[in-house]
Amino acid sequence: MASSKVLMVAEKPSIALSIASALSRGQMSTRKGSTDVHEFDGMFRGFHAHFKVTSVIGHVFSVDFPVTYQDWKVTDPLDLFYAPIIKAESNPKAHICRHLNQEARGCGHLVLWLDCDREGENICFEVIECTGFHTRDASRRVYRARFSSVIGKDLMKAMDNLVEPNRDEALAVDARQEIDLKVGVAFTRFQTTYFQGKYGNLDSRVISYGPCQTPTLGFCVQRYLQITTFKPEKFWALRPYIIQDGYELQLEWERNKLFDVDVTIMFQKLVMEDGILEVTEISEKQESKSRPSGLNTVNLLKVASSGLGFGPQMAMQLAERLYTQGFISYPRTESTAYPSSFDFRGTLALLANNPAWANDVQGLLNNGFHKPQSGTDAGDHPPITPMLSATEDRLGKDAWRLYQYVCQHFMGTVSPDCKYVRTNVKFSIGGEFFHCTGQHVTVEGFTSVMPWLAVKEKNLPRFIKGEKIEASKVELYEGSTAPPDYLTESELISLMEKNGIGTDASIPVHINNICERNYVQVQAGRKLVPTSLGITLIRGYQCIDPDLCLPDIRSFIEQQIALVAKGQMDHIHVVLHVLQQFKQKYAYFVKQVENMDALFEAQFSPLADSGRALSKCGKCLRYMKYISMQPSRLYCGTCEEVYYLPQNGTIKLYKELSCPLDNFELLLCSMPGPEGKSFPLCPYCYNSPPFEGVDTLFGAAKTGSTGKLGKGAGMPCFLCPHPTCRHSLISQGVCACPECSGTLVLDPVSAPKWRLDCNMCNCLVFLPQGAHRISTTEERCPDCDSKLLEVDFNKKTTPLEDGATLYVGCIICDELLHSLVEMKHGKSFSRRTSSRGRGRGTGRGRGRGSGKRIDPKMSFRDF
DNA sequence: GCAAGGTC
Repeated sequence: MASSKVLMVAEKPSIALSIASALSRGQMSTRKGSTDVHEFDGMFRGFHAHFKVTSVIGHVFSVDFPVTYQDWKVTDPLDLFYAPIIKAESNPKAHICRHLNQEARGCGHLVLWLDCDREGENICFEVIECTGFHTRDASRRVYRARFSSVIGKDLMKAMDNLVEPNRDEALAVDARQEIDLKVGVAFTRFQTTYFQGKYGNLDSRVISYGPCQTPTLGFCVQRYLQITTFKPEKFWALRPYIIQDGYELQLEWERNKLFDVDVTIMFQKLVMEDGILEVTEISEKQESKSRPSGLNTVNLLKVASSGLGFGPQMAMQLAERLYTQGFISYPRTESTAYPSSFDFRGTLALLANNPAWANDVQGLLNNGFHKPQSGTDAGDHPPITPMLSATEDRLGKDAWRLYQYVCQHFMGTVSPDCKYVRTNVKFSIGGEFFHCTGQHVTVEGFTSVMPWLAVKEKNLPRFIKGEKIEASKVELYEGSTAPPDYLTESELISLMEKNGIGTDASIPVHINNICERNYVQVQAGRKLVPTSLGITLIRGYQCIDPDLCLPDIRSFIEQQIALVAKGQMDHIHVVLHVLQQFKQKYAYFVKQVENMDALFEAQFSPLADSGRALSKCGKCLRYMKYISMQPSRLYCGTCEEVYYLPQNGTIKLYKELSCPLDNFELLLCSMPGPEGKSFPLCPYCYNSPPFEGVDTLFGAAKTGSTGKLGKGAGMPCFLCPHPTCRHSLISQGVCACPECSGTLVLDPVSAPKWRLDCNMCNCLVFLPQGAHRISTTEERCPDCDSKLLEVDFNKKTTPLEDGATLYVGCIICDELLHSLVEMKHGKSFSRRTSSRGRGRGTGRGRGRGSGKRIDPKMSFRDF
């Protein structure tokens, strides 16, 4: 018999709370966890049961490639199309999977309260995976609740009508994830590597491609091209003027405009010869402007951009905050229709005490508010409405302006339509027809709370049919057709919505992406002006494969996965089929990329002409150029190699030291900010693929416990590729730091590769690599008074054998001061080879009487 | 360093 414990899981904490509150009628206890767990007792399918309601935070997992496919240098993007993919926790720190697993223990039933859309269905199966339930296990049943609002009544109804989760819909999402990942990453890696390896002033961290972001950019560039290719044409129009009731009035020509000046002049002659206008018709028409329907995300974003000047990203951040603080309802919704149970009176009442619109609200409450427009119900969340009364002081200026709009829009939806009378007066003169129109508002309706939508009053003088009026003048207007303006953000949002690019939650992300990657810039009036990079990219796709930047690419994917969702096609086959097509497109793109490159060549500077000489390449020993424009990197013109550097750091030469592993000159990278650390860096090591056995150290580097170590991804230490190496440790406190004279200590993690770490200024000093043992002596350097180091190059273990090579020198001055030490019968004899006191360069490094000699020019760096 | 989709 199944346990009578029931676990219920929602998509976000707020929904879990609503469900628990409604089903327990407030009689519940709440426990903290990765997400809150609400518990109560009640009836489940006719039995007494203990309920636990908790939630995930969106998707539990996201897809990625395995580690072996992560290295851009090693993996051919073409291989990504048929590479395996892995699902990993989206937010490992939140431990959602562990949380669900723990809560599911001892539960006999799992009820899935994920949002009722495809993504929600997919998350259902993520939850099933975490909880260890199985859809086919009769003893531990899995149920799906289908609900369209979190009102008690609807939730009860869903509880009484539990169904099974829909695997086809979930698989459709799996298909989309895999296709988006593979296509996006393959194209992005290829074009980033290709173009950044050739040009120095693209000024973007990455040259990305995506089936949503690229068509989004396409819209902006399309408008740009319309503007630049626009050929203005001259046109002419007749504009007669009359004076009526003391007002001068310009009349509009029925022919609007003509593109032939001679013909227009001919009409002008006819009109002027006549000189008298006759009123031929006066018509009045009742017009109506509809109140808005409920506010959904896309419309909020459009108004925020065009009316409030907030970009979509910012608007969503503000809305999110208003939502979590309880001022507005959930801000991500497609629906514009209110649920039938919506409490309009209650919502109006909470706005009534706000002086900003108290009169309007009172009017609505007293005179009866209108039923809103029907709108569309996408079955997700109700439209965005106010939930609490607020003041500007409480919210802050920006959040208040957005909140104010949500309130005004809500009031607008329950206000009357705006009514006005349009008057049209027609005139004839010399066989030509003209008119003028006037507008008079009879019912302000919703425009009183949304004044920016008000119909403009336009008064006309009184006319009588048949009346004859003299034309005061007949102007020959000369105009010129003008190109459209740049696309506004608001227009772009409409285009994206219309073409099914992105969702309410992801539209702001895509727009942000194309701005952040320097494909477009937002200019005054939130107009989107493509940069030369954005234009060149789109023109490039257009000349190789226009499909790549057209919105149809998204609809194609959507239409294919819809077949999976409907159970008409097998998910594996659809993925393979779609990837096959994209792989072909990819291969063709790679083959034809030179055509696109021709456009880049005309627009950007080659790497060889970019940047300034900074440090020497370890391969050809020539200077490489430092390109400070993002992504910052070094370029060796001789080897034609690019070496990426940490982004955001300032880079300079590091004491002309070279990396002992590869001979590349070391750089000092200083991270910004007061806490920003400086660390030396070898450009070659930094760009090398990870080595085997790095796991433990990789973990340490990632958690920051060895903060100064190399780049995060797979390279725990830029000088220490062999973390399993177990060289003996040097004693601490060896010598003065060359930067600040502080004490140098050995970083235990870097020990195997012989680095000293200054605990005062955070710099690192490199010691001879390849040594078996390094230790301090009691002797001090005659120049800088640091303790001298003894460096043992004997590869064998101690005790030292005969003929071992032991060097003693000063790391600070980078000189070998003693001769090698000769071992005889386990006893060492040291010989002095250098005396700095005798003058530089004389007799330095010259061993006496003990076999090998140290080259006079030799220093620690020679190791 | 890469996509798009959830949500915070």
